[in-house]
Amino acid sequence: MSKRPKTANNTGMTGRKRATSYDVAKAAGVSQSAVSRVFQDGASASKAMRDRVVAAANKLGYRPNAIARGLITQRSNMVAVVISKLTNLYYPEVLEQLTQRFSEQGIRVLLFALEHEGDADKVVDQMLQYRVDGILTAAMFTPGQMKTIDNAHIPVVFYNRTLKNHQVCSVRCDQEEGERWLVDELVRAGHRTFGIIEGPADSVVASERKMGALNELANMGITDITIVSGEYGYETGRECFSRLMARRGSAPDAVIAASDAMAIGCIDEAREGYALKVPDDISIVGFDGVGPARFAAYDVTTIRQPVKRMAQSAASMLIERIENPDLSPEKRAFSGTLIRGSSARLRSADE
Amino acid sequence: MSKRPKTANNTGMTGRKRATSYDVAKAAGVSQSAVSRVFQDGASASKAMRDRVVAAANKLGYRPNAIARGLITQRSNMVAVVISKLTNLYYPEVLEQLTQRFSEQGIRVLLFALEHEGDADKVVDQMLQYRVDGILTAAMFTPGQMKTIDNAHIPVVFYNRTLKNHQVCSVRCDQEEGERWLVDELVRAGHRTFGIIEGPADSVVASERKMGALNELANMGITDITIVSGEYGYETGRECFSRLMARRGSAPDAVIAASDAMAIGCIDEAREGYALKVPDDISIVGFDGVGPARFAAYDVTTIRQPVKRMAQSAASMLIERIENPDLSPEKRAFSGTLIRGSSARLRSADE
DNA sequence: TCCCCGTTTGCATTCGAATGCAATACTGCC
DNA sequence: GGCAGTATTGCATTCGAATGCAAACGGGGA
Repeated sequence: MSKRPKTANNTGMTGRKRATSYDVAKAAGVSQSAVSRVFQDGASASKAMRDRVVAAANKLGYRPNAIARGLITQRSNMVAVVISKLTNLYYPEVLEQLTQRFSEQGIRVLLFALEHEGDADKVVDQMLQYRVDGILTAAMFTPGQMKTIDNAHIPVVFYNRTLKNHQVCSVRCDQEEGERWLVDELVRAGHRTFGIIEGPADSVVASERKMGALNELANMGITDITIVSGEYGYETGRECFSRLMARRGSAPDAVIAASDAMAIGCIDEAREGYALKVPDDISIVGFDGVGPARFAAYDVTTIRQPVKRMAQSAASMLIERIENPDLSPEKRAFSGTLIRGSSARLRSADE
Repeated sequence: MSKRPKTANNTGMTGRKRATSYDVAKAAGVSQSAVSRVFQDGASASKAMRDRVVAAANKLGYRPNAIARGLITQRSNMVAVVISKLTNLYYPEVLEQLTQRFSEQGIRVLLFALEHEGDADKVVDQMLQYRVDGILTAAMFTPGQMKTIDNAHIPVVFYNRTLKNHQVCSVRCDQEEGERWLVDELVRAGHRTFGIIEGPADSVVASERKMGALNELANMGITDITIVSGEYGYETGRECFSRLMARRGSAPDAVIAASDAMAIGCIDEAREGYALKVPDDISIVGFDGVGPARFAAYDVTTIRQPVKRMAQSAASMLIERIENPDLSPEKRAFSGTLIRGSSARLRSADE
């Protein structure tokens, strides 16, 4: 026979331990199940019961224990959000949108920030230990990691990434399309020689962007192309630009940078290091459409990702999968929009 | 007598449910307690036992259930991190540092992003439901909210904020000192008329900065001061600057903006809207020392907060309080460092 | 060989809420 | 008043791991 001694709050005021549903039940003179039901949505409870319980609960400062609830319901109501390099100018907006969407749905966000995209191993372990209901990741997982996650039947949505040889959910901005668009516009406006500032090697997004640009340049018959590579970020942008100049000897007509931050770095280096006028002497374009790209001193021509819609979409895609685990994988691709800043000479939209 | 039927994984391979310590115990032919102990740090277990259990666990893909563990140990190993306005250029760095410190200590971060500093009510409720071990907040709590949290005996550390009439832990950068420093330097360099661009009314930090600047200006006998107020952020910075100009009729010698983003806005507006040369015609200073403040086109003179040390300090302060709840409240204040950018005419450091 | 003491191990209970089932309370209706 | 039918309520069990206690084990010394 299981007895429940339940020392509980002697005084009901200064108790060192937090009130449980049993304490509330005792205080209200009802059963624990009743308390439980009052604090659920669809459960049946008379108004009288509800009032008594709520009154007792308030007096005791009772709050249902989400941990205990999670144990019995097999639902933690938490999702893991994995992000690499938070200081990247782009991610904060994504993260903000995601947490907002999730919390609207009563879902909490367990945040995992990776220093590099590769550090996911320990993180995967943690996510599984905490029995998150789903995973939304803006970092890559290895096939081994995916297998682990699949075995645990946890739905995953990739943000701006996807996994070859593995059917997964993803929401992304079409990077290649965006780069094609930029290239088309640049070529149409007469640019013939190009520099490409490539992003970090471990970033899928970076390589998609590079390939998008290169393919389209090839299509257009452009052959004078110089590629230099670095990390995302302002400082590397500057450094890459000077490497580019060193490599070529003279400035190309246009530079395609892998991110806005790098584009801004290029602009500064072009102006300060090489006395080039942007866009008169050289056009520089970026990607993302982050806030600082709109600073007047740069006004970067770029592809703006529809972050809000993407995040919204990713969140609901994940929530759907949590509610119905048998939904088949789905990939959604969004198109970016071209922002005609003054960092590049383009023909106006209606020409 | 409590029996444990434990249907568990029939096959051990394709089981729909995740393996538990009982499954591992059965597979290894040992007791559940043994499994539990193998997966703990200080617990006693022979090497033979350890090997058998680990082998079985690996075969079954077992991972301890952190939820169940939290229930029995009364420790969730999660802390709540509350941040308002993630898209503020300043917070991502803080958040990154915090998550890093916490995860080094085996603590997970439950993220709560507020749209406005006032939205904390629901958030407090959630934090308590999830039984977080501690709270680190970069948003204000009302006295009522603090009372709720105190009753639950959850340690709280405020980041760049503090609560009057309430002894709390906090880590902050001395905003007033920083502003005094800026003012001193500006006055010493001959600036006599000032504009102050104030931050949002609901931000404690903003008002500390304003008061710091005003007090020191008064000390120095400066009386020609115009104050305009807005939100943090680039766009408001621009807009505030033109309001400032409209209000005064002519440009002040110097503008003190409540944040770097606003300072950058002011610089752009001064240049574009009023053809002013920065810093020749007007000096503009900011606060924070965020990344974009170092972009060459702005090179903002500002106070850089030692974010890394502050975050580190805040995290360990919270961890200490979690481990020893009886530690008395403590406030730590860090000094910022002056960054002599080219957005303001200052006398050089050694003059 | 026997005994003592320190390790390992297992047993049984515990954490706090949810829930299937059975018991009870209400409702309306004849 | 009596009865069927529904809405509430309570009982007992469950989720998965941790842990105090006692039993079993192992090694060393006499």
